[in-house]
Amino acid sequence: MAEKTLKERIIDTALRLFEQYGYHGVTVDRIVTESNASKGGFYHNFKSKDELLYHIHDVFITYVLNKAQDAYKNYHTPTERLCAIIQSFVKVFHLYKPHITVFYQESTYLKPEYSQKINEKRDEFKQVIFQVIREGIIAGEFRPELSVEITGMSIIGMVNWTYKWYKPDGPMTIEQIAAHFIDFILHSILTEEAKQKAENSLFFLETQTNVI
Amino acid sequence: MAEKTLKERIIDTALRLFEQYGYHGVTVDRIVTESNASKGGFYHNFKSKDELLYHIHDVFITYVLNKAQDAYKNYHTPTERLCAIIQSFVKVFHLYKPHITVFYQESTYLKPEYSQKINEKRDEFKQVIFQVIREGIIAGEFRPELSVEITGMSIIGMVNWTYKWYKPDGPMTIEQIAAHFIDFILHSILTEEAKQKAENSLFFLETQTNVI
DNA sequence: ATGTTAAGACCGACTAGTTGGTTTGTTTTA
DNA sequence: TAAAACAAACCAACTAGTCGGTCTTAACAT
Repeated sequence: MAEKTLKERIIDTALRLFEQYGYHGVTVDRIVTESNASKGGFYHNFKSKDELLYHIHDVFITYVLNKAQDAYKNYHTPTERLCAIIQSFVKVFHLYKPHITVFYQESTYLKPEYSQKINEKRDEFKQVIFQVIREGIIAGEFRPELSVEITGMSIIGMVNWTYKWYKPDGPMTIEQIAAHFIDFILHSILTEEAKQKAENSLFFLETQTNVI
Repeated sequence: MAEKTLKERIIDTALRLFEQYGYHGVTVDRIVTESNASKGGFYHNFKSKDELLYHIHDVFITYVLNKAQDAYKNYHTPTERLCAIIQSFVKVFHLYKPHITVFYQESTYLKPEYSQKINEKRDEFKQVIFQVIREGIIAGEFRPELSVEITGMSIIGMVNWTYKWYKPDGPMTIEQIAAHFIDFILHSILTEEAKQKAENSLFFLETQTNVI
């Protein structure tokens, strides 16, 4: 049961190599060699090198989207929802760093058929965040003068960029980083009124690290 | 004088193609064809395809670094300096969008000799931002509980991500986007005291669009 | 139990096409 | 006229993908 299938070995190896050298910096031959597989084994499991790239993209975006949707369902005010989404989003970087690196570096090279599927899920994810911000403004928790799109993209950008500098064994835990982001974002978007309330109720950020 | 040199034509064409198809999605032959040049002309101007990639990287990072250093010199309080740096940084996206896209998508593929040079300037740029934040905290303008590094990377990430969604002919001007970012960031990092002061003095953000 | 057969998993030498870079020759400029 | 700038045919290396074949497993008949 500890035995990994050939397919899993190939994916793990490919992730490691793609993260370091980029999709085009790694040949199928090298993936095959380093995963103790063979050309035949590779093409038995994947239609093409492109399909492997797609698979990596899909695993990641599917996971993130599900987490965001779960967070939306499990909480019931915009502020809590936003915090939960960000927290789960940031935490993904711990488990899926190679996936994410590949996702943001190599998506240019997805074949149209594949990139369309990926983009649909990616847009869905964006919409969840936009929706929460929109609802937060309507509910009076978030500042009304905010632009939903730019605010959303600011948050997404801030968090996504983490993949460029986060080191899993660095000085800060992923939870600490998430807490910083949330602090940063809440200071920006909450109304003065909501900030007062939040000071009393958002202690859950400190204690509840397992949001999902 | 309106005549472009062959070298310029090659760079322009390469930028356009790299932005759309990625470095590995574009062959030297295609660059040569679409810029009305020839293989000979290309290799007369560039040692290799890699050197062209390096050149594109260098033009961008050098420009951004200079702008940041200018902004630092021309202003004298941390808050003003930070605003000026962000404003000039964001504006770069208007002129240099293809450079930036290439910069962040393809830097993996720079040969070690080249990537070292680029990284030096990139680090220098980061240090300017970190320095301003550090000084802002010491001066009492920025909240003392902020982590310099995470705050810095949050800002850099938020701004950099713009290259993924900014459309030069979209509904928002680059100045509006810059103003949003500055608003977002100042709300996060200023102390309550500094916010009071800022409300009176930071009107310069609205009027003074040519910071540099 | 034992032999038979079928199917899926896997192997690795080979190929056809592509691509960065070179070489050789020509034009333009100073 | 010499040197710089450019053109075009050419080449060597590399790489994604193929294809005939082997090994393992399991169902099934005897």
